[in-house]
Amino acid sequence: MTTPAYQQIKNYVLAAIHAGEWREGDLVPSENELVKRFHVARMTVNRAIRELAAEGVLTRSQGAGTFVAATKYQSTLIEIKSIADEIRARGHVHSAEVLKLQAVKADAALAAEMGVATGGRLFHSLILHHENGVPIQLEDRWVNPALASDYLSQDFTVSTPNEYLTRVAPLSRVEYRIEASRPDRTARAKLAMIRDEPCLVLHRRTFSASQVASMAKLYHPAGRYQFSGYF
Amino acid sequence: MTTPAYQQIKNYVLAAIHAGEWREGDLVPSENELVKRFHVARMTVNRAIRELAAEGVLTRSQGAGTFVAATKYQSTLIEIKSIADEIRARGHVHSAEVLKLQAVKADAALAAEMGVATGGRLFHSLILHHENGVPIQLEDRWVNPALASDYLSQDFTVSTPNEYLTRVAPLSRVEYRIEASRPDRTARAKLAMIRDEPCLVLHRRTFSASQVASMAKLYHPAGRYQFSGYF
DNA sequence: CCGACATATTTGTATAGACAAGCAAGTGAA
DNA sequence: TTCACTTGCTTGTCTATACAAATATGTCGG
Repeated sequence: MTTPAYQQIKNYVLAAIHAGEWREGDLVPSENELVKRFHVARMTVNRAIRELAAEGVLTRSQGAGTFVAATKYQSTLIEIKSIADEIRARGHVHSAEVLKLQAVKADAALAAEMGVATGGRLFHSLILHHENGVPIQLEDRWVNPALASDYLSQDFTVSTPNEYLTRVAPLSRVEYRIEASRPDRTARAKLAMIRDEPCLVLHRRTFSASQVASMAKLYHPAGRYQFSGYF
Repeated sequence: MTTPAYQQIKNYVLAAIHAGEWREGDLVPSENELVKRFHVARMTVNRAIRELAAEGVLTRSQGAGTFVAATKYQSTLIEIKSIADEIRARGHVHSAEVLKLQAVKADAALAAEMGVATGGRLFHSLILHHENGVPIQLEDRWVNPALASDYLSQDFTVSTPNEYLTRVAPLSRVEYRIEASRPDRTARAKLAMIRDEPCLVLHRRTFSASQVASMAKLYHPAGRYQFSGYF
C-alpha cells in the first residue's frame, strides 16, 4: 500500500520542521517549488500545505508565501472527561449513589451565581460516584429548572446528570476552575478520606442559550484521583 | 465579497445539522447529489465535506457514504499557560528567585522517570515565582543535560526554564498530572502557606525526540492559585 | 530620495475529467 | 437457503488548467 502523494508531502514538511531544518517563521518553499520537487500537480501540493495550515503547523499569506507557524503558545491542554466515561474507559465499574435530589430556594449567593432571583426555585442534587465500589467523586450540583424541568424525575444511578443535561440543554459555554481545598465534613465522610487529606475540586458552570444551566462542584480525594493525560 | 462555494456548502451542512434536520448517524447526501444541488464540480463538494470530516463533524466511509458524526465527547478542555505569561497577562509583575541550580546524580527513581542511567548526571533547579512580590509557584525541575547542555548557565530571573527549554529542545510530547497534596516543609515555607493549606500541584514531563527532556513539579498554594478558564 | 505604477510571484478557488478502492445490494448457481 | 459473483454507488486521490486576489519588488519619473 502506497501512501498518497499529498501525505508524503505533509510528512516531508513535518519532518523538516521537526528536524529543525525549517524554523519558526521561516519561509516554506512555494507551491510551484514543491510541484517541481515532487513532480505532482499543484492541487496536490496545495492540499498538503492547506491541511498543514488548517492544523496550525503553517501559516499562509496570499501573495507573500507560506511560513512555519509560531510554536503553539506554550501551554498544556488538559481534557477532563465525565467521571462515568473515564471509569468505564479504564474497564472499571461505575456506580452512583443519589444522596440528595430536591428543589430548594436559592439564597443570595447561589441566586447570583445561577442568574436567578433570590429565593427562586433551583434543583439541587448530591451524587456520590464510585469506581469499583470505592468512592471517587462527590458531585454537588445546582440546576436551573427553566432549562431542565424534569431534572428531579431522572434516575441518576443509570445516566449521569452530565449526560442528561447535555441532552436537554445543549451547552454554549463552560466556565471551569480547578482548586485544591480541604473538604468539608460531608465530603470527607462520604469520600472516606483519611485525616488531613486534601481535596481536588473542579468547579464547572455551564451555560445554555446565555442562561446558566447548571453549576457543579466535583470533589475528589487527593490520594485517589488526579487529572492526567498527555498530548 | 462573495463566500467561496466550498464554504457555502460547509455552511449548508452545518446549518442542517444544527437545525436537527440531519441527526447523529444520518446519511448525508452523496457528493454527486450535492454536485447536482449546488451546480459545482465534485472537487468543490469534496473539499467541503472532507474539511467537515477533518473537523469531526462528519465521518466518511469509502463505498458506504458520509454520516453525521457522533456528538463530541463530553469533555472539558483546560489550558494551562506558563506562569510568567499568565501573570503578565493579568498586568501584574512577575519575578523569579533561583533557589537552586546545579548538577546532581540521579537516584534510581529519578533516573527511571528521566530515562537516564542510575547515577547519571541531571540538572536540577528550584525556582520560586512571585506575582507582585507574592510567592505563587514553586518550580522544582529536573533537566536532561543531553538536550540542554548549557542549562546551568542560564539566568532564570530573566527568562523562565520553560522558555529556554522550548527554544533548545522542541517538545514532541507532554505528559501532565494535576493533583492536590499536602506540601512538604520547603514548599510550605517558600510559598508562605498557612497551616494545613493544601497544595495544587502540576506535574509535567516533556519529551523531545522521544527522550525525556525535562520533568517539573509546580507547587501552588491552594488559597492563592487555581487553574481556571472557559470556552 | 520618494512616490506611483507596472510586473512577477504566490496563494485561493474552481473546473472537468479520470481511475482506484471499498461497500452494499442484487443476481444467479449450487 | 446459502454462498459466490457481479454491478453500481460512493469516497479517495490525482491531473492539468484557469482565473482571481494579495503581496513583494523593481522601475521610472519627479
